[in-house]
Amino acid sequence: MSTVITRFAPSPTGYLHVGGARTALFNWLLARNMGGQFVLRIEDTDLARSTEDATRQLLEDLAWLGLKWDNETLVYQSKRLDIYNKLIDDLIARDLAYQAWETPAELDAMRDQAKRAKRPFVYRRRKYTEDELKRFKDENRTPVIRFAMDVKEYRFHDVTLGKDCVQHPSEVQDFVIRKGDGMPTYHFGVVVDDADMGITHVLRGLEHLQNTFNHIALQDALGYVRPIYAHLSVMLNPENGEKLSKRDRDRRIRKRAQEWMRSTKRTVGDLSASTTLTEARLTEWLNTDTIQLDLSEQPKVMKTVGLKESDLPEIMIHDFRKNGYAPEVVNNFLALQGWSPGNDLEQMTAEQMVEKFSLDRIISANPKFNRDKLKSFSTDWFSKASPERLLAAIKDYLSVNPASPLNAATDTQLADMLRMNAGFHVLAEVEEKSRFFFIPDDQIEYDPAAIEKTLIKNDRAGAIALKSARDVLASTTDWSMHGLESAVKAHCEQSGQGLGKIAQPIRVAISGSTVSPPIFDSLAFLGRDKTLARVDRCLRLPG
RNA sequence: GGCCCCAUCGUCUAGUGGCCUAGGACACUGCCCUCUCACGGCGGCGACAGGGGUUCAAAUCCCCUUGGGGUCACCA
Repeated sequence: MSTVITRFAPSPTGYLHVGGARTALFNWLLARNMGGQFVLRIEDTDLARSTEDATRQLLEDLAWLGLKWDNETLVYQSKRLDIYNKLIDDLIARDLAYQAWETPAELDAMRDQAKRAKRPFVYRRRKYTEDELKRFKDENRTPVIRFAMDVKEYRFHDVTLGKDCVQHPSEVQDFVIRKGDGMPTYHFGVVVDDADMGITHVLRGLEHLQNTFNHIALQDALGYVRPIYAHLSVMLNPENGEKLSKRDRDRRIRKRAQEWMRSTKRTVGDLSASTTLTEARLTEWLNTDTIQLDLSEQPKVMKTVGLKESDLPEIMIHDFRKNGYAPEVVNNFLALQGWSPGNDLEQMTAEQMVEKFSLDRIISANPKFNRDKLKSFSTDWFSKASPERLLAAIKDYLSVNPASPLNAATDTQLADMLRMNAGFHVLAEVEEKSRFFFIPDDQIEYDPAAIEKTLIKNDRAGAIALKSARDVLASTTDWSMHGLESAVKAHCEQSGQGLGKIAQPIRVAISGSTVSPPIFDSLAFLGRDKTLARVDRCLRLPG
C-alpha cells in the first residue's frame, strides 16, 4: 500500500482557531500513526481576508502545538494561479465549465425569489441571448466560471460516518470555480492541490460534508483519484450549543456589559464616558449580536465592566497560550474532542496518541467544548511536569504576556514561583498570585475588602495582630522559611492565637490581598527589608 | 424552510447482541487535610430521548417520532 499523506489547509485569516487546530491534530496523528506524511498548504485565495501577518500567526500556533509539517516549502495557492487557470481553460474547452454573468446582487435576488416561493435555489446552466451578452459586456461585467455538474446522483463513502453519503440529483448545482477577481474558489483549489500533493486522506470538519459532492465531481472531470474522506464532528460552544466561534468572546463581553449596567444602574452614557467609545458605537454593539468590538475596543470595555482576559472563553490557540496552558495539554484535550482511544484512557502524551490513533475510533457526534475538564487536565499535567519543562512553559507564557512584572524574574526566581504555587491550574494563576513579589513596595494595591475583613473587622483585631507580628518578624534572626515558621508559630502559641489570625494580616500587608502562596515561603522570598517596609506601609494606611 | 449529519449521567466518553444492577473522567456535593487561594485523600448524586419492531436475549440491529447540530456565498 502506498504512503498515507494527510494535510492541513487553513486560510490565513488570523490566529489558529481550536476547530482548525483539532483538524490539524487529527491529520497529524493519522499521518504519524501510519508512518506517512503530514503536509501544510496555505489557502490564500480570498484576497480581501488573507494577510501575511495571519500566515505568520498561524505557523506560530502550529509550531507551538508541536504539529510539524513535512513539506519543506509551503504551498501557497496564490502562487499557483497559472496551474488553476490552465485546468479551468481545459474544462471550458471541454464544455465542462462556462462563463456565468450574474452579479452578486442578481444572484441574491434569485435566491430571495426562490425562498419566497418556498423552492430550494439551485444554480443550473442557462443560455444567454446575444443581446444579454452584449449588455453584460457593455456594463463591464466580469463573468465567473462555473463547473457544469452532471445532473445525477453523487455518492461517496465517509470513513468516520461509516456509511455512504448521497446527494440527490435535485440538489445538484453548478458551483463557481473561478471568481470574478480571477482567483480559484476553495472548491477548485482544494481538489487540484490535494491531487497534486498526493493527498490520500482528507480529514476535515463536518461543515464540508456537502462540499464533497462538488469535489468528487471535479475529481472525476479532472481524472484525479479520489482520496479517502473522513468528516469530523463540529465542536460546540457549551453556552449556546452552537458551533464554536470567534464571536463567542465578544458575546461574553456584551453579556457582562449588560449585567454591569443593570446591576450598577449605569447607562450607555456612563459606559461611554469610562471607555472613551462613543455612545452610538456602544449602543449598536449592545443591541446587535453580529457587531463585534475590535481588539482595541474590547480591553476598554472589559476593564470598566470588570472582565479579565482569562474570563473570556478561549477560542484561538493563542488564547490558551496567553492564559497559560501547555501545548501538550491542549493537544491531549483536543484529541479527545471527537476521538477516544477506549479503555478509559484519557491523559496521554503525544507519542501515546500517535500510537493509539485510528480512524475507526473517531466519534461522529458533536462534542461541547468543556473548559473545566481541560483545566483539570492542565492541573494534573503541571503537577507531574519536570522542573525544566515547567520553567520553559512559564517563560513561554511570559513571552506572550510582556506586561507581566514576572518578566523581571530570574530563572531561579521563576522556579521558586512554580514551586510555591504547586497545585496551580494554569500559568496565569501563578502570575496572578506571584506578581506582588515583583512590584515595588509602594505600588502594592491594597484590596479594600481584604483590608476590611482581615485588619479592621472585630475592633481592628487584625491590625493589632499585625503590629505585634511586625515586632516578631523584625527580631527574627533566621530569615528562612523554617526560621520564620518557628518564630511566628512560637508567637502564636505564646499569645494563644491560631496561625490564621496572624498569617492573614501579614499576607494582606505584603501582597495587598487575601490570596498568596504559603506565607512562610512568601516571606522568605520577599526578604526582610521588603516585608517590613510593606507591613509598615500597611499599618500607616488611613482607616 | 430544503437537504444532510448526529443521539449513553449536567459535560466528555467506555460499550461493536448475553460480561451492564451500564464503567471512567470533569463538574456538583459530603467528610478529611489546611496559614489564604489552591492541590490532595475517602465517599455520594447522576444517563441508555420516546415509541414500535427483529431476537431466546437489545444501550448495542431496523423503522418512526422527537430533539440537537451543520449547510444552503464570486468565504474557506
